[in-house]
Amino acid sequence: MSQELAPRLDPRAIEPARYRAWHEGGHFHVPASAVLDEGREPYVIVIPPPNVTAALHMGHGLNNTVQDVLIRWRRMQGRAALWVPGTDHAGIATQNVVERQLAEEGLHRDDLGRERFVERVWDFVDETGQTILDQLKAIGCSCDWERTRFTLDDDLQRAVREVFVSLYEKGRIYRGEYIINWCPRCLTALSNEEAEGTETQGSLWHLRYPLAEGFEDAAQAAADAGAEAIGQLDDGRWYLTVSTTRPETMLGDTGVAVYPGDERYEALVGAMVELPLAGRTIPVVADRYVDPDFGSGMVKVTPAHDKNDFEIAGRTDLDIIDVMTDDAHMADTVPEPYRGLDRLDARKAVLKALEEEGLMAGREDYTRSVPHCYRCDTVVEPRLSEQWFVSMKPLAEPALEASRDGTITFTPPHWQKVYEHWMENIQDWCISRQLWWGHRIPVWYCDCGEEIVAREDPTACPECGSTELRQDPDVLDTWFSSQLWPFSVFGWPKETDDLEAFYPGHTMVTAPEILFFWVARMIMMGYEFQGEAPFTEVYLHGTVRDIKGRKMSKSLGNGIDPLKVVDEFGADAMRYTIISQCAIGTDISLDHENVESAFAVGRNFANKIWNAGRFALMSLGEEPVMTLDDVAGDLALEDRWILSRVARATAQASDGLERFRLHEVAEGLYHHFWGEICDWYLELVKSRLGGDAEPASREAARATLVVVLDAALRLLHPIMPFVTSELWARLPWPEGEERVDDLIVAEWPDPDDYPASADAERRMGEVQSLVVGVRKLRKEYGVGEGARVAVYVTGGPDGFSGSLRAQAGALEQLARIGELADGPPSGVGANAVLENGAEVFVPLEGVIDVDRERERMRSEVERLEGLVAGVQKRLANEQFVENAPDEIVQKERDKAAQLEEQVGKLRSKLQGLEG
RNA sequence: GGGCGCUUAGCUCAGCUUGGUUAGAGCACCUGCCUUACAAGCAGGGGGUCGCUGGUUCGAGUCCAGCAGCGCCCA
Repeated sequence: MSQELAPRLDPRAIEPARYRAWHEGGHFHVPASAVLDEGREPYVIVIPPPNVTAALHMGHGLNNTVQDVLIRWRRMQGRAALWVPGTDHAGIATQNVVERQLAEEGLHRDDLGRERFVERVWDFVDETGQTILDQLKAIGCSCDWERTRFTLDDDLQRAVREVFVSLYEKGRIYRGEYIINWCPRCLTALSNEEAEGTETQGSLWHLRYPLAEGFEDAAQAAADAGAEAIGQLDDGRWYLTVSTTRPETMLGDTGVAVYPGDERYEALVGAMVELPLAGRTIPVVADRYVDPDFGSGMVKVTPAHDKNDFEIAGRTDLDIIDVMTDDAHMADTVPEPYRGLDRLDARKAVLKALEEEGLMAGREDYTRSVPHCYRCDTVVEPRLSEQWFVSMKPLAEPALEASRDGTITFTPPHWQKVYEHWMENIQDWCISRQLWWGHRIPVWYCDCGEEIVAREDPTACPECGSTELRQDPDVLDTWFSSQLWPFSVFGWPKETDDLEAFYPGHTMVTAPEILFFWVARMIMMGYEFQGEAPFTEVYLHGTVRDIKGRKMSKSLGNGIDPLKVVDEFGADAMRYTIISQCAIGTDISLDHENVESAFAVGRNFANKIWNAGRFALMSLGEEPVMTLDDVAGDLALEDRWILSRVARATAQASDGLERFRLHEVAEGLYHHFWGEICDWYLELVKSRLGGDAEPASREAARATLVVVLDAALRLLHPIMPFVTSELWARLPWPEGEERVDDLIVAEWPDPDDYPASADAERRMGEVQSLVVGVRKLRKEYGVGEGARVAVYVTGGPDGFSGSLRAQAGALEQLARIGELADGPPSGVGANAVLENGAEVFVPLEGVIDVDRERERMRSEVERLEGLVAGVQKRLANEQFVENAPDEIVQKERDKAAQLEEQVGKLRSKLQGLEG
């Protein structure tokens, strides 16, 4: 069993084999029968499906490590823990990738035609679509690979079809012509969420629109009423001033609007304006959208190119003139000189022409939010277009209520407000995309005007019988299928066992960026089609950033490849490093320029675990070990102490996991393993594990060590699955004690299984402070590490010197204390007083510098006196004694007594030295 | 313009929900050690007026208000 282990952990030598063993052992797979027949309580996570074209980056590393930690923990708790993996077809992103490939061959998708293009994408996906999932295996993800899904699988297509038709039948999907966000590069509509605003420095231009002949009286009246946006040109014509950030759109203006009842402009409502450059006249209208206090209180209206203007036009009957092509060039609806110009060139041309005509009133700097395509970053064009929409308000109601009544909780909690605010102001969702890759919209049109929305592809028009049906050419927004993921992965709309067993799920682990895109919509769909939320806990983790706080990204070149990290330092090292930074609401920052230092914590810890395990396994040897019950009578102080610490570590880990405080779990276990097990317990039991140790003591130590190591490896397994499993597999086990075949399914520890002992913790604490105190004194006087010293201990609580004596071996081991003597010391030496009042003296004749010792003790006295003064001040305050809770006051009194005793003894020692 | 969050050691961050230990961790730094598990280690050490100003309280890193700086979301 305990063949020689390498003195250094070599992750490459253990991780792949371990993963294969788990997989082949069937530990990742959970059948529905586990829940339906065996009655095990399910715990379900569905993966945020990565894009099928994606390669694993650090963001995935974080997201999936968190999920794996939670799944492994719940699996150990005995839950039917299911983690469903899969990928998303990612409409625009994937289509873009394949289009780029085609471009390298000098081809455009139109050259292939729709059918061949889609085939080509499928070829690509078939070839590379599994890549990212395979990469997840390298970081240890324990997904149920038998359930891998793809959002374009037949079953999932059926789910999309069912949802579309069903929502259509309920009147929640409709088609109409509205202003939508249009990406002129991707040539498709986008949802509001997909058009990301970026603060941009721009200009606000003020333009003069001459009034048509015959409205001079109205102009005069307005001017008399105090309208500042009105004046006269050199030729005597009156003009109105309007402001815009996008002058090129003026060619599509069909009106000028003022606030209804705005006294300044009342006379002008109904007047006609000569639209410059365009050779059209347009009316002045009144509409409540206009803010009379903003700017001049008068706005130009371009209904085909602005959402608000479109709504004004609807209310005031203005014409709608589309002046741009789908690729954001000026259309044939504008005068000849501007036709075909790109929108930015058109802007320059328009400004120049207005300048020349004396119609430019000025320009000022203006910062505004410009929407960009979230996939290609092109500036999005608001555009009038006929698209399919989902009416969201009714769907949002239960999803909003679920947050308000606590059915769904958010971690960190402040996202709850963000979510509710979005839900309260929800807008209809444009779901059609002018792409070829995706779920085709299940609507067919007949020449007779009939619109057929059907679950099965129709062969003939139900109205006129025609077989000449045209299916809508568009596909659905990718998120339309992703939003069904929590139930579509289980076969819905079929009523499957999986669905019954695993819906609803439990925890959604993702990034805040897709709270609206995805999380909110999943919740709405869960209520609409299942009657309940798809999960109850939403855990939103941070973003992975580089050392400068910038988000890691391909374009910045500041990313870290998780697979390289795994290759160099191991998956355990990467996982621990990530999780140890995973405090609630905090981003993860990693130094991309010094990857070794970035992952040093994890690598060092994994290696420490390995070496402690290696040492323990070698020391334990091959002989049978006893149970803790067998050796109960022989347990030493350090045994009882470490068992008590195990109980505490176990309780803390469980509590932290329950509350998603992964960073606390990681750090707590680190401290338990390294600071308690390695630094103290292993050092203390070394001598007892040797062949010449007293047998009963040796067996007690061996039994305890096995229990302690077993617990630690179990607790650490969710975070660092590989090194823990490797060691656990080699751990000797008491005969007859049940043992599962792999740590991955070992039971999660229960604190009640380990005897807590306040007495052992207190007494061990005293031993530790003696050891640390003596080490400090030795260090202070440069007593070599190998040299033994005698230590005199006086005073302290009852039994203190007794328990020290029982630890003689340990004291020798830990602080090279060769001789432990009672009673008053004699001669020259170093002095200290422990917190428990015990006086410590280390005779250091010949080594010690008496002046230095005095100085050292004086500063220690000073430090303690400062503390005493603080406590005394508090106790002298009557208000404090009166108002503070008794236990707090008592605590302060105890503290004062303890500090005073300490400082008193130290001071008298000091006097002795000085006298 | 509206909303949210952050500011604690050289760096990255815990601690604040529920006010009361001598404010912690990792990394980095300094000193001494290749001590038979581990130099990816061991032992010891330095380093913080908890952004600023007020308030509440017997007591504030923690609660409240204002200010400053930084960041995010929405329009």
